[in-house]
Amino acid sequence: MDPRLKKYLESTLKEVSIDCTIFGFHAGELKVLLLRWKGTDSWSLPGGRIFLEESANEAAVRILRERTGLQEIFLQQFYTFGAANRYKNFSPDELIKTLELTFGEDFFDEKLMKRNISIGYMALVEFEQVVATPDWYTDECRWWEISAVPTLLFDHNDMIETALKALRQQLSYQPIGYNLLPEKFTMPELQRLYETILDKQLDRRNFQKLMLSYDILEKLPEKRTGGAFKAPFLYKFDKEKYDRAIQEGITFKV
Amino acid sequence: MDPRLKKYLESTLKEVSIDCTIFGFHAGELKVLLLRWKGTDSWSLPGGRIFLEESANEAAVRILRERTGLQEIFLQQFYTFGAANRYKNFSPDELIKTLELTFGEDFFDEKLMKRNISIGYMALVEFEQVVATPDWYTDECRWWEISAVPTLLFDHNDMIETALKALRQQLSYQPIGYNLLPEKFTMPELQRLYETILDKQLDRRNFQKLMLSYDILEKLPEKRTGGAFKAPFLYKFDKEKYDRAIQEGITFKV
DNA sequence: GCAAAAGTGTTAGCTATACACCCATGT
DNA sequence: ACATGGGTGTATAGCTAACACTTTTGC
Repeated sequence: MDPRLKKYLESTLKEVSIDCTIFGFHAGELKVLLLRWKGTDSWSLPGGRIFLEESANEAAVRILRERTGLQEIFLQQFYTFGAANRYKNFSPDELIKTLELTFGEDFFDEKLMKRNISIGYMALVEFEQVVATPDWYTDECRWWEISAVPTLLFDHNDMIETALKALRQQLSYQPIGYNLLPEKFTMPELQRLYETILDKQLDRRNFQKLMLSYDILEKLPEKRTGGAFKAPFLYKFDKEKYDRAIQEGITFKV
Repeated sequence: MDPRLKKYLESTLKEVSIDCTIFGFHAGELKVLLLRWKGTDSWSLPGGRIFLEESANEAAVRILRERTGLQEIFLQQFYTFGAANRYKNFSPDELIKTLELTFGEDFFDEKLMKRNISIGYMALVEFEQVVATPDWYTDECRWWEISAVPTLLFDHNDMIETALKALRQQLSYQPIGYNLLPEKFTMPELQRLYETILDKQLDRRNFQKLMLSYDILEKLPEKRTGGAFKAPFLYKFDKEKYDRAIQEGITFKV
């Protein structure tokens, strides 16, 4: 076994780890960042272990930074997955084969097939700013459309499902968008974000009225040109008011 | 060390455990069930370890049953506490002294002072039905008024605080009361429950109108007598409709 | 009879929703 | 010119919130 891997395993918690559902928004689609395990066609959520002297939250920030290059973004725990058997999507044999391909034969029975509990974190990131970077145990790190996510290793499909539910719920008592949209965006873009997350159509006029009523947006004098239609105004979030709204928990009725 | 204790420690997860904030409601006060550690004056939340072949949720149900005698009640995960140092309320020396008093000198450094992550569960139970039962490591198990909870071991004061926040939030999109009140109760009793949890006064007429509008209550022909005032009607929850409301997530506007 | 607490209905203001026409832009 | 999508206001219904007097009961 690689001595660096050995050291990593020895300096981290063994029974509990972290998995991150990282949401991005691009071209009107909600996306999620996935990793392909070395030498396999199997995908999973980005995850990692917690160093002994590090809090779970710190570990989540670190993992997110390692995979996306970003920090200081929306990141929060949403559920801890503690089932005794979290390997439901594949038979034990299939899974062992995958893990052997990635880690070598001396690894899986020692460390990975044992009981493991995972703390699920959810992150919202600006798609364009992400530099998707694979792990030491993965070949590829890329965005998948939420509706096209393949069958993932472990219980990671459940995790995405649960994260999405938590995100939808969040939406109803906190503003969302600051970490998912570029600095400047149009009202229709913001609306499409909401429509995508909630998976339902909203009325343009009512949506705009509602968003403006929260007093967290600043209308810019510029417009976005380039389409064969009337140029929409650009907006940006007033970060101070936005943070206050998150703190105080505005009631978003979308 | 007690061989049964040794066996328990060997057949459970070491790095992650469970703590339960068990809420009860009695005499117009919200209460929480606490344990006093053997040979000490130190209190903590009821908690326990997860058996290797058991899910975290199953462990929580088991722990709750062991401490209260109840099962099939409202119980849910609300947060996982993953700070690197969760012993903030006492100095290491004080804590070691407490743990030595309870477990003997050969225990704490071996098992307990190591890094530990705790999954926080919250339960709502019918006060009158609880048979509060101490642990093998505790002398006493009893209810404390939420406002009179002493400084607890580890980060358990934070846990109660966080559980209470989660409970308040829950209140706004799900009915609450089935597991906290006796089978039959009056409208003012239900209102006091809500007022206690939310820590604010509500209007009697509006509260009644709202509760009745959810169509989860059944008005009984009986009244509660015994006070020097007009006898209030008794109600009970229509369990079927109540469960449906929980499932569908009614918007409670209190 | 008096104190304590419960029963009950109406109104005003606000919020959510439904809905349609005109305008700017690129092809 | 035309297709595409954006800008904008009003009317209605439903919900929330404020509010007071009468009734029952025990002492």
